[in-house]
Amino acid sequence: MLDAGARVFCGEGFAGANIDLIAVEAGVSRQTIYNHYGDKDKLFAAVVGEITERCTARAFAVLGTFPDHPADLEADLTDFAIRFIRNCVCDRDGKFLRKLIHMEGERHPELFASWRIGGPGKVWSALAARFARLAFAGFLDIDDPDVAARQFFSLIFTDLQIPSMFGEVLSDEELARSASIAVGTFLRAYGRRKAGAEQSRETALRA
Amino acid sequence: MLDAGARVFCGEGFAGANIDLIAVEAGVSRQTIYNHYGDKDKLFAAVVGEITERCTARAFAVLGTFPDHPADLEADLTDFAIRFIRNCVCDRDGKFLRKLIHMEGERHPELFASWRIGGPGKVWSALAARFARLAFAGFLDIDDPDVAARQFFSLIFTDLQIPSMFGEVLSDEELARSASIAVGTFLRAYGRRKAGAEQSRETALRA
DNA sequence: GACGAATTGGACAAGTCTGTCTAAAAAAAT
DNA sequence: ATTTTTTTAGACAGACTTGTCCAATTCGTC
Repeated sequence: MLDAGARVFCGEGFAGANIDLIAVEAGVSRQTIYNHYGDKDKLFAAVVGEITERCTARAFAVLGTFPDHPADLEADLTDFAIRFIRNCVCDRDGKFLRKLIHMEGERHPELFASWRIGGPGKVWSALAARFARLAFAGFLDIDDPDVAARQFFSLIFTDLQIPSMFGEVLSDEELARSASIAVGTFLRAYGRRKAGAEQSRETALRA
Repeated sequence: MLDAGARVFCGEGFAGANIDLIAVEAGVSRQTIYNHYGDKDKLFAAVVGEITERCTARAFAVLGTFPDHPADLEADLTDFAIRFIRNCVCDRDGKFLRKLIHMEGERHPELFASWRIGGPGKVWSALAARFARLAFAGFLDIDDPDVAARQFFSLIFTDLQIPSMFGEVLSDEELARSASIAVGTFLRAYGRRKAGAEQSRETALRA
């Protein structure tokens, strides 16, 4: 029911969404929707709330797989990036949420306020904590972990943003290549570079 | 007229946009709109075309101010980033276009096809050429200029994406700080690192 | 001033959508 | 098996939009 709402709202926008269509897609009668949610606005709010919740839950689940003790830093970070993109950013909920925010974020910012503080706010700060730990353990050289976390996310999303806007499906290969390039650059910026010997080893490995 | 269309389409989405409202905002009668553009779809196409054209034109204008012979690489790149963001990404047209693509890109991809090849396609490849020149001149250490160009854009947009989605206006200070952080990371990844002496000079400057 | 073209305001039909109402049917609970 | 709750199908009023038509008016130009 909320699922059908998400599909239709996302496809047609709030104004263009047709409650009859949502009812059909959900396999219930229109009246049932009105019984449950009252009116279109409340249904929309419920849809946004549901997706927000699922999205942040999933993001934290994936955060739990962060490589705190990496064997191969670059490979492990790349795998993590792929998991994150697949499950939180380019999955259906992630696309829905991004699109809904773009469409209605300016008109109904209050609907997305909880996403803003509970989503990016908390996820990035949690990711920053993981990066800080890696830096402390000597795997990375980071000044500001919060900045690094935001940039990590931005880099791994670089080449997927435009295809995602047009609803194109991304193959595993594209995704892996994109993640690998992004992590490569991330490590060029934040890879350990302190001691001379250590650095040359790093550089050799990277090349 | 197209301007009023842009405002309304962008605010309400294609389905929610009201032609009467566009007419009022444009200061003409509804009939005049129908005389000029035929119907709602054609008006929308005209609006998208207009904005696309203005956007890419501006992007190339700003590209002309790229620091080919930088006195202070970091400062010059930061200024360039600020110009680019201000005039091409966070200006009214840029925001409109991004929003329209998110809202209607999946339903009417053909409308944005010319943007896709003429906009990001050409702009990034032109930006890549500039970076390649900087690398050739010894200012940067870049493997793939196209990747560097895309990542440069991605980095300078990192902290502005979310505020921009909610229609928030960005102060010059926020913008400058964001650009400075982004260029700092970009140079950590792509700054010259070949010769030992040269590199230490770079590192000293950067610190 | 006069003439042709463009613009205007308003009326209009046809269609869509929301939200309500009702009586019948189905499901759940006792 | 009976009662209570929920769901369903359909009709319906009210509102809103699009796109068309038309007579009156304004504008630009000669």
